[in-house]
Amino acid sequence: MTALVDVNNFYVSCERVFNPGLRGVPVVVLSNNDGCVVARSEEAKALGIAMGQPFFEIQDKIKKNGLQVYSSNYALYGDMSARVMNLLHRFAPEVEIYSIDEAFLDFTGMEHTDLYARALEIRETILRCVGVPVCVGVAPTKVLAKIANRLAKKDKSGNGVQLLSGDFRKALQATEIGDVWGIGRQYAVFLQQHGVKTAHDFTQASDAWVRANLSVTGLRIKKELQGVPSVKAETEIPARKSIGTTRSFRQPVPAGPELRAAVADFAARCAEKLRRQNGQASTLTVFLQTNRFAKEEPQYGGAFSVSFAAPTSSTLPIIRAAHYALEKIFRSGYRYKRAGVLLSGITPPDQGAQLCMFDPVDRDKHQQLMTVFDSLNVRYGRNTIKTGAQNTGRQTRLTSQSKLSPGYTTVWEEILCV
DNA sequence: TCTGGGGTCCTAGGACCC
DNA sequence: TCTGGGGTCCTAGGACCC
Repeated sequence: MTALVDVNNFYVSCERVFNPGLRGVPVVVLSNNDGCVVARSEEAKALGIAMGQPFFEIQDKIKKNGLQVYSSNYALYGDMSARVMNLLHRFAPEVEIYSIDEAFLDFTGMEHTDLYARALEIRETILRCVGVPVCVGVAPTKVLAKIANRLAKKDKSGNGVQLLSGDFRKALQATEIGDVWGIGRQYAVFLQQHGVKTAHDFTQASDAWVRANLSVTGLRIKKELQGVPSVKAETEIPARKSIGTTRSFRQPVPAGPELRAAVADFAARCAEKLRRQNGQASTLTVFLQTNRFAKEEPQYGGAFSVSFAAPTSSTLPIIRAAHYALEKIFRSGYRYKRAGVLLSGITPPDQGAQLCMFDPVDRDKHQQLMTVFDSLNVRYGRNTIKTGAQNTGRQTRLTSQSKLSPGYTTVWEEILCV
């Protein structure tokens, strides 16, 4: 048996821990740049606010309905997530951290009568120790545990725990096909057109038909719905195969120098992430995009990739390559709204990188320098030291986060005073 | 006026090898 | 008129997740 633990309205719940005045009122948390709604309290959902809805569309609800709005505070959410995940290790030998707010727990071999009690205990412990509410779904497979969790969340009068075992046909019949984990919008439309409306209907389709139309991924989902585990557990956090840093700008950026500095910032951030997993990248890609919503403006999008002579994780050649790529795609006369840097072809830490006889980079020197960079930035805070190509901090910020809550658990100066 | 960011996996097709 | 069989690697595009 597998348990899926998922925090309710995670980002909103994190804000509520340190600001009890937010309880019982509609609250939303916005995406980067204060663009879209990415988390909603139950009260906000009741106001008809949709997931992913642009913020400007719901601004009237601030005055009219007392809607509370927050910029996303990833330092806070990341730290709260770590607290939840730490606690979960008390309850199972294997914990698969699936996302910032959910984890699968291996309940194999547990007595059937204990499953429910254990799930309840998880919920109570996390509420007491971290302060956020979770729901727990327990079932024979991961896809079924997802369904169980969803049922637990939907049952407002319940205790946040749902167990699926024995005959769970009813649960499958009550689950729309689009609500099944792994069935997205495109597949949902396709399946409905073919008469597959519920999770139960999907289990009645033939293997060959599912395989032909939804590939092996779809077939695995079908098996899982039938109670046969087919999606393997990933208890080790796998090294990233690609690393990206991309941003939308508050105001479209027309000029070269601002873009160069922004792209240098993105590249430096990517290099930091890369070094944190002890990887080396062999390819770098830069892309630029105008505002796709401004239909009346001239549109342009460009991308260019650079291969390194030898894989590297040094910020300096990575920024240099990013600037080279930027020059290849930059066209004047456009207002750019979005840009990003991606690293790929990543060599895992246990695998030595293929070197190059004519590598212009002195690898040892760079490695020492980057070690100093990283340790200073860990000790004194991000961007304590950076390259001259990056934004100095005196420039106006290119993105906005106007409603950011304090770093309650991660910044000394911002710890809550009572 | 204002519309996010960061990932993964699978498949088909093309290019290549012997 | 008729042109094999068995592979690998890479990439683009499409689907999905939170």
